[in-house]
Amino acid sequence: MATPLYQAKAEFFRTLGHPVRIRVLELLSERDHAVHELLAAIAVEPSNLSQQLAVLRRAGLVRQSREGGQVVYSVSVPEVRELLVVARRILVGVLDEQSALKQELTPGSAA
Amino acid sequence: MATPLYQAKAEFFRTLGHPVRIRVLELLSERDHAVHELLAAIAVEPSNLSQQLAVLRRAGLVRQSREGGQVVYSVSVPEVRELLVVARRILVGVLDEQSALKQELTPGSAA
DNA sequence: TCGTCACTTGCACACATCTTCAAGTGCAGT
DNA sequence: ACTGCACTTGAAGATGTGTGCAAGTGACGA
Repeated sequence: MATPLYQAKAEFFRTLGHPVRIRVLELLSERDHAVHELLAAIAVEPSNLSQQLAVLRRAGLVRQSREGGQVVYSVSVPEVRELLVVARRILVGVLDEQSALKQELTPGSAA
Repeated sequence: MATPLYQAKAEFFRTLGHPVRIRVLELLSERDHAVHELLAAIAVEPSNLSQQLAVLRRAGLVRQSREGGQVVYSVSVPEVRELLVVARRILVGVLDEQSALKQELTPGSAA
């Protein structure tokens, strides 16, 4: 066990820390997608998408398979969907708190 | 809403993508800790810890409060604990798969 | 076999993050 | 007021990531 668990965890979260990679995981957790489909949905250069897919592959989160002329990706760990849901919940909570705080400061409240 | 949700999500995950920050959140999700307590548990320079705490604060995940001579931190979003649990589950799954794959390749299996 | 589509890889530059040092703030005791 | 502890901040150098271009691979149809 060369890497302690908390370091593996950090690495794992870093893997998720990129907009394109998040989008890909969101799309793949709905259904499998060929690269050109992802490409149509995400608005990023092919080479860039490919790089991000490689990152996800290395992390073991997605799986690649050739089907005729195209390459199809699928999530290899179904719980990812759950993680994204929890993350959204937290995020919404945090953003709410922040905007509430902002409202507390912004208006000309002298009371 | 200048930032689309998937970008905010990516940012959020990047915030978690550091060993020290993960450790801090793990410790704080058990109970509140003063900085010197974290310092005793984590093995990192004070200034470095402070930097990482600042990152967590900016992200709205932890809260700071002065108590006498010391500064106490607490998680401001309880769901973080849940997120860490799900993350561990995924991580263990992925690592299992990877080591299984390794065993499939490593031994002198000619069959 | 040739061209084309679907992807991937290597590389180089720009940009962000991490780490540490040095200096600064705030509180408590003397 | 002064000293010391607890912590934070700023800044700089090293390191890591992201991006786009150019080139490469593989499958398919003409």
